[in-house]
Amino acid sequence: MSVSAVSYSIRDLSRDFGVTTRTLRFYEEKGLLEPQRQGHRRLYSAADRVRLKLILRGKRLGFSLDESAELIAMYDPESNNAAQLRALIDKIREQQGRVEEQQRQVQLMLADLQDWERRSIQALHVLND
Amino acid sequence: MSVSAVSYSIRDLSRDFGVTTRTLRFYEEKGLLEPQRQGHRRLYSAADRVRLKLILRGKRLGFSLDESAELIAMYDPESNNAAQLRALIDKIREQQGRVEEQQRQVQLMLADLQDWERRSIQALHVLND
DNA sequence: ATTGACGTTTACGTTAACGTCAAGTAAAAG
DNA sequence: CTTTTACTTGACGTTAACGTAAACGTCAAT
Repeated sequence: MSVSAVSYSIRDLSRDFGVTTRTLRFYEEKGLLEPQRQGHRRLYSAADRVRLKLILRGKRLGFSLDESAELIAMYDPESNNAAQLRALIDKIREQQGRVEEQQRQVQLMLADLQDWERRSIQALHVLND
Repeated sequence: MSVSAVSYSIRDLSRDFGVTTRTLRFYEEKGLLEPQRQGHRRLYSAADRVRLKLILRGKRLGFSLDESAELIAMYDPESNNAAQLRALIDKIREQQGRVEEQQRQVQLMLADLQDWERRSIQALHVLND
């Protein structure tokens, strides 16, 4: 069984995911990634790519890096831990709540403004009569 | 005609809006508020309260302070400027788009996880058979 | 042997949105 | 007149998420 051992340079990851190398090293500092080394160079595995994908997904969800780190820890596909999975789902649900609240606020604001606009136009008509 | 001239101390505002006095002074530094002075003390007017309300609303919508400043400038109820109002509405619509995108991402993630959970439970059942 | 491409570490810089003192002023209360 | 209370202006500190630059290592190609 030959382990195919695909690995990627820091520049590969940088290119493939649209992040700077600085960012990758920074994520490593924060413990979000820990690629192997070949000499002093970083070698990223497929698993590392998955982790990076999760980090970036976390960001898109509006989580901080620290939060993402937490989430990824729970996501661990090895330990088939049901409780952990529920906890993870709960975290995301909380975030969902926050995002929904923002959306409500935005819609309220929009409604207000459009109402205002409508009235402004009315006012103009009155002036033109 | 006696102008009622209601005014509030920095602590009043702080209390009424649940922000620190430091925050109020900071907003002033950034040009978001400019209360009058009575000697060296700040005196906030009703108009200032409105501005503060708008700033905080902006934050709830997910805008930065600089963005809020922009928005408030457009909001100016004096100049009954239709174009400006449209511009403001557009800005909010953009934000709406961003928030909606986040919501999509969150829902995708939730769907994924719940699917995963469902399959995990299935797997457990298989083990128990 | 030198150049160039790619990578490394170390470390200071940056923006946002305040927090946290320190030191001083002004006016009211005792 | 002294203390208290409320407020003022600096000014440095903090967190997040990197940017930016300096100085150095390595390996292949010329």
